[in-house]
Amino acid sequence: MKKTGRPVIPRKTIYRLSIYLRCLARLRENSIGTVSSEALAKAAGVKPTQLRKDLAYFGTFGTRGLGYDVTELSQKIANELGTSSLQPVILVGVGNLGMALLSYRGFEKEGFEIIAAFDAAPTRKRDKEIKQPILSMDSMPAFIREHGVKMAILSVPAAAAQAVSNQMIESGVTGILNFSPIVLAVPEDVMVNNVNLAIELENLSYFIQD
Amino acid sequence: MKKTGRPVIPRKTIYRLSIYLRCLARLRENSIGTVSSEALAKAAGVKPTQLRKDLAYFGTFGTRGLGYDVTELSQKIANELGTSSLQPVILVGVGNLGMALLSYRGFEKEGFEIIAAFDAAPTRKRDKEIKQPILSMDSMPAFIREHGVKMAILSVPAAAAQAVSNQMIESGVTGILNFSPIVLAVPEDVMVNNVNLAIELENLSYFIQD
DNA sequence: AAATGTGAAGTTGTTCACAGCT
DNA sequence: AGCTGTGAACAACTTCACATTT
Repeated sequence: MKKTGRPVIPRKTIYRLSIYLRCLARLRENSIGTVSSEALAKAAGVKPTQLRKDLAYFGTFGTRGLGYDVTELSQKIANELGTSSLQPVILVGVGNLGMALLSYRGFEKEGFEIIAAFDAAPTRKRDKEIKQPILSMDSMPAFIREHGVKMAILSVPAAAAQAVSNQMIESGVTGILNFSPIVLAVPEDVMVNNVNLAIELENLSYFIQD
Repeated sequence: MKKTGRPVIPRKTIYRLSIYLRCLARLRENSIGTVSSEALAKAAGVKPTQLRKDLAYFGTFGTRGLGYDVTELSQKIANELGTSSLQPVILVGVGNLGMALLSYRGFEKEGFEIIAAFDAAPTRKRDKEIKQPILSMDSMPAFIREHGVKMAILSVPAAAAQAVSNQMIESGVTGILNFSPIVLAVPEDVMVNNVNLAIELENLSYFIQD
């Protein structure tokens, strides 16, 4: 599972592999055992050739004339994505969005568990019960180290984002899912995925002009 | 403001324009009047040449030897993105995530207002007070037509997503910000932006393997 | 016959290098 | 002198066409 030595798979391909995995899961639920690249591609919203090229980056799993075994392909993709091993995740910044993400069921379904949350005001009254503990920011570095946390969801206000990010990285985090609307400056061995909801809407508004 | 007749600007450029706009806003807050492509690019996390190429798609705004006027460039970009006119938005699916999005301040700050929410169980007890009305699904089509709504945020469960999407489109929606984890089938004049939080995490977990 | 796997062609997006203003 | 604007080179990604396998 080392990055080193294996062919570099484009980011976009990795992203689509996740989509394929979800489509395959639905096929399995419907007890469908085999699928062609054409059918799977259609479900995933891509062209059949692209699906095949994506898979070709890390192996050949199909049977010519027949298609792909749904279960086998699921496993191969999951294995490639490294999702097979459950990753512990922390969430920092328990505001509106942070609360919602804590109660969002979509993560655990995919093998991620948010094991703890951190906030500058951990005891502040919140509208909702959640199962994860909300801890103080002071305790974050030790927690990250003790639990070997590599991934964090960052949902603090813009003004705090860079400082919190620095602190997390120093303690051992190497992957950040960043919901704050600023571009984080990080060392190059740290990966940041930005999710900016306002930009997504703005983007949409541009393309619907007719 | 017609799409027709103006040079096609790549999606990625449009996305980056939104980022530039936010960086410029911060510069303005700090009373900085002029900025070079190098400085702005750094703030936005891109290369200076890319910034200049992005701007070149719709005009030339800089002064050689000096840089860009912060206020002027902000206006030009905002104008190009069409954000100058406030867009009414509806949200469909008031679960955990939907609730959070309704209370999320980031949208209105950027000129979007969620004017109403719709849910299959509009009167279900919710933990939190929100200012938008939660209406029944039945009333959605008429509401869309009456208010000329073009953009919708879709946060219903996967099983309902396609059906709800069809209904919205039929009533006049042409842009969907889709949080449900399926690929929507839509006519080609309808724009869909997908935000899949589980995929973002999965993607991150892939790239942090070392 | 049906569907995969893949080299080659095509397309799109990024970076370079430098000419041209101020 | 400094910094933008842009054609040309480059790199990345997508699609095509078809040989290959079951």
